[in-house]
Amino acid sequence: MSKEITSRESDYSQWYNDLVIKGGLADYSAVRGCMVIKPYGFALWENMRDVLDKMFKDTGHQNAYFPLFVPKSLFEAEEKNAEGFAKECAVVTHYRLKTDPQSKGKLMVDPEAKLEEELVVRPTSEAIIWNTYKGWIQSYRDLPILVNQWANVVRWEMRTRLFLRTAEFLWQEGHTAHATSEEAVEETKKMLDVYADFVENWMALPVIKGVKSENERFAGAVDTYCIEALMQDGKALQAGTSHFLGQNFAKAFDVKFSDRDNKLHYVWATSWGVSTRLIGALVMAHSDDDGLILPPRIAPLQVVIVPIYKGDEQKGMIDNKVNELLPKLKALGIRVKYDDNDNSRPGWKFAEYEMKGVPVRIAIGARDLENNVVEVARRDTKQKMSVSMDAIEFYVKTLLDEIQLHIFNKAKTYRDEHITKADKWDDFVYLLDSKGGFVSAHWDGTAETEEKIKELTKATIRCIPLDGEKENGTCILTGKPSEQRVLFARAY
RNA sequence: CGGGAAGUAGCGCAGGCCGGUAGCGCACCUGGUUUGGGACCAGGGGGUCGCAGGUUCGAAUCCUGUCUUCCCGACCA
Repeated sequence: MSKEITSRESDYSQWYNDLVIKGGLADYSAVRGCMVIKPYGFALWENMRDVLDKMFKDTGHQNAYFPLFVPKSLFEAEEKNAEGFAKECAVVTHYRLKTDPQSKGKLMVDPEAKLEEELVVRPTSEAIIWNTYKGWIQSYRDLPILVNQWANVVRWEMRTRLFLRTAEFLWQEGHTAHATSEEAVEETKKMLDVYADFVENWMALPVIKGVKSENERFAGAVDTYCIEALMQDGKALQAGTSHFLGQNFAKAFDVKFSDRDNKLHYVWATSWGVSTRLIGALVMAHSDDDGLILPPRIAPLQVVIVPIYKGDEQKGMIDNKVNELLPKLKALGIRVKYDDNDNSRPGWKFAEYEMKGVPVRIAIGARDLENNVVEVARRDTKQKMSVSMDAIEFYVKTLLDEIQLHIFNKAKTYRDEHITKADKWDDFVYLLDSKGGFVSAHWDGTAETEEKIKELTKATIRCIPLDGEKENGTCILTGKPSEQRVLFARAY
């Protein structure tokens, strides 16, 4: 019967799990910490991927593919990066199994087949890529290199959550090489803008662009830029990162180029990525207690048509009408499905497609045919409207745009209302405990203070906003002088 | 990795203390009536009780181990 969804109020975590599972996005698997992305969830990822891929290509990037395995000696070359990821690496030590003489029908790792050098399953690909770039780069004429790869990576997390933190996840990682620092920094910021554009305009998630503090910076980066989003429970979520890597990897892998004057220089680097985690952000930011709410621009299915009929005669008449309508909708690029499956009744379908977050539902019954109208229901507001059948396709097209905008504005209003300034420690703590969201406060710029604040409140610096105004003030904890507010929040 | 909870039909659960041939609701199959917010009647099929050992004449039930999931912590995108 009912696939009941836990309400946000009663258990936010369970609500999230229910949406992912019952919305048909993903399943748990037999592998610890790993999930199965189901067709509906993967269709969503494919839509996201296609849009991003085009954006990358429009900004001059090409796709390539590098190995899943990284020899340990390469992995450890850039020390800070290696240290940062060491605790969560899966490692391949053997290359063969054999039948277990002790236990019939079972296999065991063949102790004879130990690898000379262990292979690290990539948690990220800087090492293998910079080892490769060494062979690609000799002259300034070889630069820049603008490469992206779509791949899976593995990070052996202690505690996993569907989409938000799984041991294996899908992402893209861009890795670029440049002749100058300025050019690399420009690339880093450009890709951050691409992410912000994508996440806001396609996923309808408002984000704040910023720079990470030293504590939160990517291991091996000089600067980490990020986009931060806010979830409905008031916790922040890092939606994408873009790193200026300086010459750290070039030095670790000895990648130099000769300039016009035949002088050797180390290459400047960037890397940037977004992952399937964005799907988790999407779910948590927009959805309600009835199920998912997907923004039309990336929803696998934008419109579902449900017939309501008594008897074959009515069904036939509705079929005819729908068969006229479908090509008109498709001609406008609308992803539409006619669900005339007779196994479930209309009410069941209504609930099911609401759970799956389909933006628009059209119901057509005999009464509608008589009046030349259809019932159009929008998922985001749950409003139902009776709309003339004439030019309905343009009405739907416009409505999809309106829904996209409404979802974004709603999330933005919530986000804006949850950025609060705090100038006293007591207010700071109270805001985090009661209201949640981002707390904008002064910070003395030291890692020790950030660490201390994290210990006391569980809040971290999400970012130093790029568009933040300079403003003299005093650190929320230590009272030392500060020139700019930073955003604190509890985070996923 | 520490603390708590759970795993029995596709899904949700009961049974377990007190061992004796496994049950309910939904879903599914057949037929019929239905269809504007999760339909109804009648008949029917489906489970090595997570997995592996052990105790016992006999284990879903008792014991040991192990795997997976959830929640809370520490770690992280």
